[in-house]
Amino acid sequence: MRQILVTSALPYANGPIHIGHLVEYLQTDIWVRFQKLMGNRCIYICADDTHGTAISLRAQKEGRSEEDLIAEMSEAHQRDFAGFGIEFDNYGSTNSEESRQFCHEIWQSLRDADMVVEQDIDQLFDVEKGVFLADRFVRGTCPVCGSEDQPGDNCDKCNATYSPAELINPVSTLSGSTPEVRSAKHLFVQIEKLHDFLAEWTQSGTLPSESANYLRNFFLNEPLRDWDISRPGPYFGFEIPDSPGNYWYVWFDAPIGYIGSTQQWCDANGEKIEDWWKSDQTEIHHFIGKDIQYFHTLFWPAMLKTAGFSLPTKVHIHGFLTVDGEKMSKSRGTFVQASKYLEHLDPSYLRYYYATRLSSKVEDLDLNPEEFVSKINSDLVGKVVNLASRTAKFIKDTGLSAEYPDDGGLFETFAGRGSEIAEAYEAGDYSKAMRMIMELADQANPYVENNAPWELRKDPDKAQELQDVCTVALNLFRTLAIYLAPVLPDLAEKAGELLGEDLNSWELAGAPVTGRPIAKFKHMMQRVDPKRIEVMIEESKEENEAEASSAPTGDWDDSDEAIKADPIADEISIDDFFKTDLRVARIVGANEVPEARKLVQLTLSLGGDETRNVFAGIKSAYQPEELVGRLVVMVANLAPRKMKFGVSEGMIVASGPGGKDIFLLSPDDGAVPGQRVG
RNA sequence: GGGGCUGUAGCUCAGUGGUUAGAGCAGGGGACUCAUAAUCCCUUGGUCGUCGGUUCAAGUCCGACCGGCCCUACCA
Repeated sequence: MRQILVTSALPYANGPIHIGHLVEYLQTDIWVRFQKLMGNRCIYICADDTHGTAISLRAQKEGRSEEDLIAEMSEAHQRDFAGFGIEFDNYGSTNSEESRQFCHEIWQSLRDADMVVEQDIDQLFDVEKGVFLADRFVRGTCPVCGSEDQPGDNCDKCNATYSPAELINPVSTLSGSTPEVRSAKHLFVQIEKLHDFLAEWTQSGTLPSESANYLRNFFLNEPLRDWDISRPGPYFGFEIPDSPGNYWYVWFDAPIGYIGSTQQWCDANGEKIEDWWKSDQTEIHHFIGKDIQYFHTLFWPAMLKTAGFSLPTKVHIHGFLTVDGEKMSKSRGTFVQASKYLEHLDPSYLRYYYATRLSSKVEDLDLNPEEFVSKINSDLVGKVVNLASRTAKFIKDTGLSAEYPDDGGLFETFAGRGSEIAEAYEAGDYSKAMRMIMELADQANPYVENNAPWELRKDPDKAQELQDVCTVALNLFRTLAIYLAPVLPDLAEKAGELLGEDLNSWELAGAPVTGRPIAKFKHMMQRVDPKRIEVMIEESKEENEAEASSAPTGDWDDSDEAIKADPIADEISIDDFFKTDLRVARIVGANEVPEARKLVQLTLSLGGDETRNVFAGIKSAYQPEELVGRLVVMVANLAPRKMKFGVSEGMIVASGPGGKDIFLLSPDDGAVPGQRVG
């Protein structure tokens, strides 16, 4: 019997669980249920990730304490998880005494190993809010190319990288005020000291090969940078014991939450933490998304190694969820919260659908509504459940035959696939497992068809034959239900009720059951009504719109999101404004720039022979052919800029955050090229 | 620019170098009526992205190119 500790990444206490999160928790839950079904000793550990600036900001905005916020979030998260049948053995919090203790222990080990160094860092400080600003909370003018309103760490326009302190006219996105540069002491962990160890460990089969390659090519080919793991207060988190006023960065204590949460489970179950985190006998499996791989594959093993904890046996890494081939989107309504899903649809559907899409590869997973409906309705209802529903009632009075009848080797075929299916589950190749199970299911209905129990029951002399046929069909169904049990615990339970047993072990699939009563058949799964999906998406959309327009003005209900994200710049004079020569221009030519990801090459006419060559970063939103002929507004006197593909002689004016959401400005009818805008 | 993944039927995908490349769904035709308008049978449909190479044999291995996705950046 293996002893296995399993974790999913800790969900951040900053927001509710949505269907994107569920990919990971369902993937993990299926794996854990599978291990338990195999008879292994397996515990599933998780917790809320509760520290960091974002939590403080939200608590502040809602006018309550951080503790209050995270308590409510934890409850909501656990309710959502439970709704999807995700069963944790312990669900803790990084803001727990247990977690704090392990933070101290691991920290002391890093100190003892002489891996901690101090360095003063110039960081922007929001005087109004009284906090240091993380890169993403600062925007300003790029110090290299002068583009305005750029993120705090790099420029979207010229790709330069810099520190937020180098920005010209920096603005805090929290308060809109101008932050000042302050120097603060930060603590760094020198993981480079474990370079050799990490180079070996990451390539030793613990990670999917794509991730191992990624780390090798991207991080381990050069000295690893020191990891900044402290933040000056105020910060919602744990204060560093030997560095008063400094707090551990949320990514230091988040993974330690795994251990803290395990400690809680140990306390509740009379177990020792050493047997789970410091034992060769225990496997540790982390399930995470590809976005957080380097925390789990570089820093985390470095911490564990230094502090003498077990290293992860395997890190299972999944991709992101897309809906209908596109990123989840609030405005399209595809950003569906777990609780919203549960209002409309059966969690089993999503469990099965994700299972058919998950493999051991790090790849994105698409939720396609039509595919979703068809998989549930034809695979689960049409093939699997149908087996029971079309035969159970014929033998509700007689029960199963006393002896398992000759079925032409069908049951043996079913039982024979068990180990192969189990291997696929073990490897995380759920899509393969589901495929194999459905191949079996495809053989079961023809058996029923060929033996036509509805004909047999018309002839009293064939009562035995009728009972036998149904015995076979129900045993095939039973085996399928066991194979599907990790994915569909609910179905396994209902199948168990029908058959009067607990389908709680994989081994049960190996031998048929006979000579027992059959309960009255009850519906086990409803078909999916596509309309419910539409309604769910529609409601998600509406709720998002309602949320986004929390500060309505007039009758328009426009959201304040945009203005908040990007506050109005410092005041200028009218002369300043007229330095910018805006002109109406007609796009007379538009070409793809195949090598460029964002750019379209435009020829703009200002009337007569006056033309400008402009590269515009609008490829993601506009096709060149749809642009030709239209009028736009351009900055005509911008200094030409040499780009890789040629010289750009101006800019066209557009709004929007980027991607598909770029909106060119057009003059009203009557404007002609060359006219000044002002 | 670099790295990774990927390209097989209308769609979603299988396919350890070895017969004539498969499944599910969708489409077409038929059957059945036990079952949640479920099921069963038959059937249409493919230059396996392109071009080279290795091999007795290539969807599969190698190289180049073309396309898609992801990550990342004057750094391999």
